[in-house]
This record gives sequence, C-alpha cells and structure tokens, in this order.
Amino acid sequence: MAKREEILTAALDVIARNGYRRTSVRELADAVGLSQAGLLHYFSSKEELFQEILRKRDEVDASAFESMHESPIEGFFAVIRHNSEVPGLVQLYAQVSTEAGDPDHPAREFFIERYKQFRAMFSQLIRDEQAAGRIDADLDADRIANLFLAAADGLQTQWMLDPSIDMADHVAYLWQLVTRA
Amino acid sequence: MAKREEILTAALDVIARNGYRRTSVRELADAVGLSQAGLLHYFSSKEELFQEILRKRDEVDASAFESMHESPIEGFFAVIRHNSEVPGLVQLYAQVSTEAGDPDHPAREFFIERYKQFRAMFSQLIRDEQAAGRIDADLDADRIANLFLAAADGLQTQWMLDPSIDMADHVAYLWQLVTRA
DNA sequence: GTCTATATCGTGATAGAC
DNA sequence: GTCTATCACGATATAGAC
Repeated sequence: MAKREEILTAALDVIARNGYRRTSVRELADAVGLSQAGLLHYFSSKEELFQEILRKRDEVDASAFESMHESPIEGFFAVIRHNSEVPGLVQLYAQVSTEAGDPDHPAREFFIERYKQFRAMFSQLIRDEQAAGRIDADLDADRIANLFLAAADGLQTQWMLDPSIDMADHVAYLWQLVTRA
Repeated sequence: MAKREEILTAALDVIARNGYRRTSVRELADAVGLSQAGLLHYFSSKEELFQEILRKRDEVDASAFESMHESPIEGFFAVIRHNSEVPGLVQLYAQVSTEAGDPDHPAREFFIERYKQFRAMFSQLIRDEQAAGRIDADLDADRIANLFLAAADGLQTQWMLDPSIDMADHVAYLWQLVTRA
C-alpha cells in the first residue's frame, strides 16, 4: 500500500521535529490530511503504528547510510552522527524501545528481533576485523557487539539530557579501544 | 517526614514487582493504605513522586552496595548484579530517564544532575586507577566514564528484552578491555 | 476509504468535609 | 492529614453514514 508508506514517511517528519511525547495519532493524521479514524484504518492500533514508524526509519537509515560507506562500521558511525540531527526520532526510539521491555508490550517481538539482527550483524563485522588482523583474535566478538549496541543506546539517553555529548565521538572512541586492545 | 519515606519505600517494593508501566498513583496509595488523594498530599504531582522514588532507590543502593566493597568499581558491579533481581525497578528507571529527555519533563533537571554526579564519580575512579598504574594513562577518563554509564543503561534495554543477557558480565568485560588496553 | 460522532477508559488533579 | 467525590482531560478505539 502506497498510502501506508506515505503515512509513515510523513510521520517520521513530524516526529523528528516534535518528538514522541507530544505526538498523538491525531497530529500524525493532520500531517497527511486524514482524520484520526481515517489514519487508523491503515493500522490496527497506535502501538502498531509507532512500531511501523520505527521499522520505516531503520529502512530509510539503512538505504541512506549503509551503501555510501566502504566499511560497515563507518555506516554505523554515520547513522549515529545523523541521529543528532533528528532529536525527535532519538526520543521516539529510546522511549518505545524501553516500553517494549514490558512483557505485554505489542512491539516487544519487533525489538527482540531487531536486536537479534543488529547483534548478528555487528559481531560478524568484528569477526571480519579479527580475521583481517585489525582486532585481537582473543576478544569476544559477541560481547563486544552487545557493548556497542548498548553504548549507542545509552549515549542517546545522555545526549538527550545534554546535547553537548558527542555520541558518535564516544562510540568511535570505544572502537579505538577495541582495535588497539 | 517519616511518612514520605514510608511511601517511597513501599513504592519501591510494589514497582519492583509490578513494573512501572502498570503502576498508577492509586496502586501505590493502596500499598500504603492511603487514598490516591491522600498520597498526593505528600507530593506535588505524579512526576515528582516518581522522581523521588528513583532518588530513594539510588540512596538505598548506595548504602547497600557502596560500603560493602573495597573498590568502588566492585560496588558498581554489585549494583548491576542486583538490578537483575528487580526488573520492575530497571523498567522504572529506563522509562523515566528517557522520558526526562524531553525538554519539558519535570524530572529533567534531576537526571541531568544525576548523570553529572555519576560521571564525576566514575571518571575520578578511572583516574585513580591510572595513577595506580592499572589503567593506561593515555586513555581519556571522561569519555570512558560516559561509555560505562551508557553501557550500563543500554544493557538494561537489551536485558529487558532478553533476560539471558548478563548485564554485569558485559560491564565487567568492558572493564577488562579498559584495564588491558 | 474516509469522515463524523461517540463510547469508553484510565488516571491525575482538586475542592471541600471531617 | 486523610477521605470522598468529582472533575477534566486526553487519548484510542469503534460504529455507522457517505
């Protein structure tokens, strides 16, 4: 459905500017020129809507940043750098991903799957670096992968409270730590 | 006021079991045998109440774990280990700390201050290790401190989604990475 | 497919009696 | 200090017309 995509794209735009906390279904509906009920015609619930917004965001980021960098780790840094341009999306992600920690949250499965994928991707990346001799082969790729994802998430919390914190810089520093260890 | 403390202690207990998402002021009131209005007599708003609950938690953790360990880093690990016994509190903290990222959130100042303190404490700890020759003096204590706090926060998100993730183990691994670098 | 209108709900806040 | 009662509100969800 083209309309669904149109809604999600518009939603990303609104939320990037207004943040998650202030954004109701009604406002997203306004942004696409639909009524609240009209918008919910395309999604089974508010929670599903926001989950799909986040999925769309991943998709947009992936196609924007993954291909344009030679090494995958550079793409990762680029996404993080980009994040500081879209505070509302950072807030959206941080908020919903922690809500999804609740056993009954409808987006829980989505996030479990998402972390599984990112974890696999990242630990593969590290193993590749190990194979190439750029990271000590003794290091535990899985644990390091989890630590990178955790650092990226946790830095968002700090950055929202103090935007002078440079998220990308910190993650790059962690990378430096790992590559020289 | 003794009553305020009594309320906060009871609240910690309820939330540790039920989590944040499900917990309304009314339920906390029930737990201390007060009406909702009766409880709010002691706090200016729901948001202030939850902020104070988190402050109380820090206080409890600090007195429980800081003194019983010789080195401060061990206390840090102990708190993290303890966290996996109280999922509701992890959820509470994760949730409110990200909500506080909003510029208008009443608990924003509280968290800014809290991070400032933890950051200072942690980077001092690292500098001490550097002075003792256990951490390379070339490393940037401030950035590493932020990375530890970020990792601890981010691991909570992952752990809530997958409790088989060992938060303390991961943080200890990061410590190992830093001490051998 | 989209709208209008409304049901329904939870819940935080407040007024005022005791 | 504490309760009862009520308000106010901001949602989301849904029924039913067009």
